[in-house]
Amino acid sequence: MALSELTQRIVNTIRSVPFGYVVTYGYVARLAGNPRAARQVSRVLHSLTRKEGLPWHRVINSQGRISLKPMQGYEEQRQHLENEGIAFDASGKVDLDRFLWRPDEF
DNA sequence: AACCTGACTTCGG
DNA sequence: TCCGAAGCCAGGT
Repeated sequence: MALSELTQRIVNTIRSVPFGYVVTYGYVARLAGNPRAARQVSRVLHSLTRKEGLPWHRVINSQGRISLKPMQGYEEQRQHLENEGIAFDASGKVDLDRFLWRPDEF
């Protein structure tokens, strides 16, 4: 079945996040055209990561934290990010002022 | 078509 | 900082 315009744009957006940077669900939604589609972003990650070869680990929540729960991907995602040079503070938070990817257009 | 669901976000208290 | 409630989106049933 055909993906909705929004879903397609979300996929493209996630795919363009460069190595060493992160984006938040809501931010991706905004870049894709609908600021309120954050939940759709998580859905996309859930269902299209493999098929589209998305850098899923670069998407975290608005607080700069990893949304996955321990033993359900948290460790793996954190490892991926640290491998790209992204730092976590003592409370497991990423400094978005420093690592959030900001496209030129925004 | 109605109802449920989720790797979300924002707002209050 | 932590928690609950409400708002939102599209795909699956």
